[in-house]
Amino acid sequence: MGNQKLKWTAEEEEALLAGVRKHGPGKWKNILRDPEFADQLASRSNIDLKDKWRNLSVAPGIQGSKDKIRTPRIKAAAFHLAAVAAAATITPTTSGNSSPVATLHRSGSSDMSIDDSYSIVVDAKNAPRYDGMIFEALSALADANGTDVSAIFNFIEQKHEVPPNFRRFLSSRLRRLAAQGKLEKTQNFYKMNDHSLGTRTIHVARPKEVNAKPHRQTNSQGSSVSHEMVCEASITAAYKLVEADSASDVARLAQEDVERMIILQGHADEMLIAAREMHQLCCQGNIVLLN
DNA sequence: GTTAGGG
DNA sequence: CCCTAAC
Repeated sequence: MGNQKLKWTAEEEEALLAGVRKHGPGKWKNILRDPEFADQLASRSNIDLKDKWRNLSVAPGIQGSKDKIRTPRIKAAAFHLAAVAAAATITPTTSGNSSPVATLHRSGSSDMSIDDSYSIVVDAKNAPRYDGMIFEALSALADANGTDVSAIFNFIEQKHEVPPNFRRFLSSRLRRLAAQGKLEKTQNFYKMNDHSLGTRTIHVARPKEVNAKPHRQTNSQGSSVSHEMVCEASITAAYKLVEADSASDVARLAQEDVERMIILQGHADEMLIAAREMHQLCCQGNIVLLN
């Protein structure tokens, strides 16, 4: 008779958020069943998770009613990271965005009873996007002797929005591409080779303001609904991160995410496979700008 | 058995 | 949180 009106602890909220990030919103029972979150949410039912998620989703929405979202200044860095990560993604109506967290763990075992495709979708699109910018820069600069990191950085940094420590990421990525033979490196200068263009050109079109009409097809309504939920959840997650009071924590999180991204870039081929799966999933009812 | 939504 | 219609 006592466990009623239990206030949600920070640990529980965190577990819920992580669970949604992994399984997607609406998979309350799966989250609850996942041993990763089972203990934190031991005293919560699937319906409780749903209610809590609904509350979290409404909280940041009490903004100006009709005005745009108040840009939280400092936290713009974190928000920006999320936006960049979301750059090439589904664009349903007006609410297109992505989760700020990247946690790609792809287990080859197919005996997993729970569906992990959600987290794959969130993460897989980072590598191709930056590769595209790199190739774009090299193509535009087109120096026969090659281009050094700084020049590449300057080009991308002006043409696109870049994360705080993009410079560091760029160096790492360039080395990787050179090691894979997708770029040619001499001294500290990089340039494209036949392999860069000939193979699977990972060119990602920028959504910009692609006002993708709902384009709902009668035969694929099930999947489109699912994606709406995904987007809503992502927005909520992004807001929650942005709304966090401690700016330092937010900055640290953003930093960590970038580090994760750098690591993830190493497995370009796996990422490509994941990207293909993402495409398969998303193009059923929504538009995906991925080539 | 689960989930979304209203109470 | 509980209740309930809908899947």
